[in-house]
Amino acid sequence: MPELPEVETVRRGLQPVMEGRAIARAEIRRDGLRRPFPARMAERLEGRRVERLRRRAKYLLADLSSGETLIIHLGMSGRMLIGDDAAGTFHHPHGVHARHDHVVFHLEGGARVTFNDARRFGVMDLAPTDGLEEHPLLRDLGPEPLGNTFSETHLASALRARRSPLKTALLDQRVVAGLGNIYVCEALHRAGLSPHRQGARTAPARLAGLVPVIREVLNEAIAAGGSSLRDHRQASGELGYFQHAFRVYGREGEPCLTPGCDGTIRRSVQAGRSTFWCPRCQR
DNA sequence: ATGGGGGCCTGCCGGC
DNA sequence: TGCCGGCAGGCCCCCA
Repeated sequence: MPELPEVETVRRGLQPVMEGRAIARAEIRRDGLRRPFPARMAERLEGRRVERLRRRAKYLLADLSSGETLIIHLGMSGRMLIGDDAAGTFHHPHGVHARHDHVVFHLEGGARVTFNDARRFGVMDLAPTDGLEEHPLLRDLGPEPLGNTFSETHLASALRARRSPLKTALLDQRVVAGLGNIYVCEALHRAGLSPHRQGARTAPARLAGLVPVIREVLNEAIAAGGSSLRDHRQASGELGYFQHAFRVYGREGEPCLTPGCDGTIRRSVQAGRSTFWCPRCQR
């Protein structure tokens, strides 16, 4: 599911429920996901207060009162859903688990947050908050696309040395951290840049134009609660609705929506992933 | 050394 | 109706 806008949407939904509350009990219902859970995960969570719920790229980061941070990645199909132990709200009653509910956080005060992930491509880890940026999962990440350090200068220098096309370069989390298949396709279309163009052979002025476009797409998607194709749910369980604003993603064979363009959206495959683009207005 | 392909999982959809 | 192939918001490892 989740690229930056989906993860940020989930973070915003969880924040009022988790921040300032202790995890009374952590129910770990399997050994791990894409990789094993950290040793003694439940004990290291229980009784700890969540001081702050942050996001870095596609990772949720819960800083705990123990001095450790819980790192969560939602993979392709991960969800974090809010329920309530007393009321037994959300899609199943108290004490009953839906298929693929792998971890349940029971918070002080009765709120419950369930991590559900059908494909189990998600990840959880615990590491000291101090020096967290050196964690192997985080240390190679490029700048936040919505942050100050993401600029045309950065993009130009990151792309200069590589041979790869713009599409695959922007999917590389070391170049910019948080974009995925949907938002790379959408941003390149809005910028009028071909996904097949070599990053190193893109005029600086055109790269410069890409920076605000990436920010614009991400901000619009966050405002819409993310994109729900099949798996993404907000923490409340609601759908996001940015998928209705897609201009290229999933629109193969349909007309290009760029004003004045009479092109047809095409699908091709790059690095094993679908690319949607308009050969007419993306050069 | 970079880039691409395969693998990890399950679910869903369309075609036969 | 049922089965099979293809495809899916990610990422890591391995090989050229």
